[in-house]
Amino acid sequence: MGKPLRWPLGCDPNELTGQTVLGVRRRGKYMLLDLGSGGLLLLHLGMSGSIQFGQTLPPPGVHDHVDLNTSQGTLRLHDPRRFGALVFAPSEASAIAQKLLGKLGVEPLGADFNVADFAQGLKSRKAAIKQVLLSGVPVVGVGNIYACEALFWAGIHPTVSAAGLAPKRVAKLHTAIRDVLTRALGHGGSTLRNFSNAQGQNGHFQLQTMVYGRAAEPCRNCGTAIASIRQGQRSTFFCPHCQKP
DNA sequence: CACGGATCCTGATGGC
DNA sequence: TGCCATCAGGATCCGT
Repeated sequence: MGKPLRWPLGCDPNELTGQTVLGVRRRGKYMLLDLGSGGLLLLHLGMSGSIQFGQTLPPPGVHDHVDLNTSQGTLRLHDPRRFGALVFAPSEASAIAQKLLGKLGVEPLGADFNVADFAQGLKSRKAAIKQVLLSGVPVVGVGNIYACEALFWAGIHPTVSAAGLAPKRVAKLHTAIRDVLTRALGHGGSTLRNFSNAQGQNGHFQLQTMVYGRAAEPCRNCGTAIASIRQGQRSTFFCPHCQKP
């Protein structure tokens, strides 16, 4: 099928034949399929990827790159931009698995994401808090939309240094990250254009963002025009009045 | 170790 | 209508 993704699979596809998928986990934005051999498949959707699962799927299109056929149905990986990846790792301890997963921060909705460790993790980061949130360390899972939204709810200006945040503000940000992600999950996730879940349904969190994608529109809290800047080649949206340096 | 910039790729969009 | 520039949900790599 389609063109290669971000990285090669890392094994002969025939080696996957007959393997059992014991279960599916997630780490950061990687999906992990545990195989009976002890190996695992790491699946990442990048920016434009999506998966589809079904008994009978339509013939693959140009951007359908992988069909993983199982006794339960076919898992299809669709990714126009090909920033995504499907990588085989012989074990979780293998070099490739460690390279991709080894340095990831804690899960934002897990018990390990506590204020004390979060504050400690930010202390060594002089960079802008927005960029630190995107970096996957000390916490994973916070993408561009949620970084912008969480900073709004915490009242924190995106350009301030992570290391310089007062403890009280770190605590507020910690709460905001969990709240924003929890709410977004409740709404089925975000979408700009063509995000969809494995059943083809769209998320609709974008319809209620406070700042993301709202440049020049009035802040839903104070009416001030939402500002848009670029940080590390990414767009940042914030309210100049509600978010303090 | 940490930072900032470049980079991978295609599609949608808007200006001329 | 066509052409071109810009921008997009991510994260790695490399030079400093």
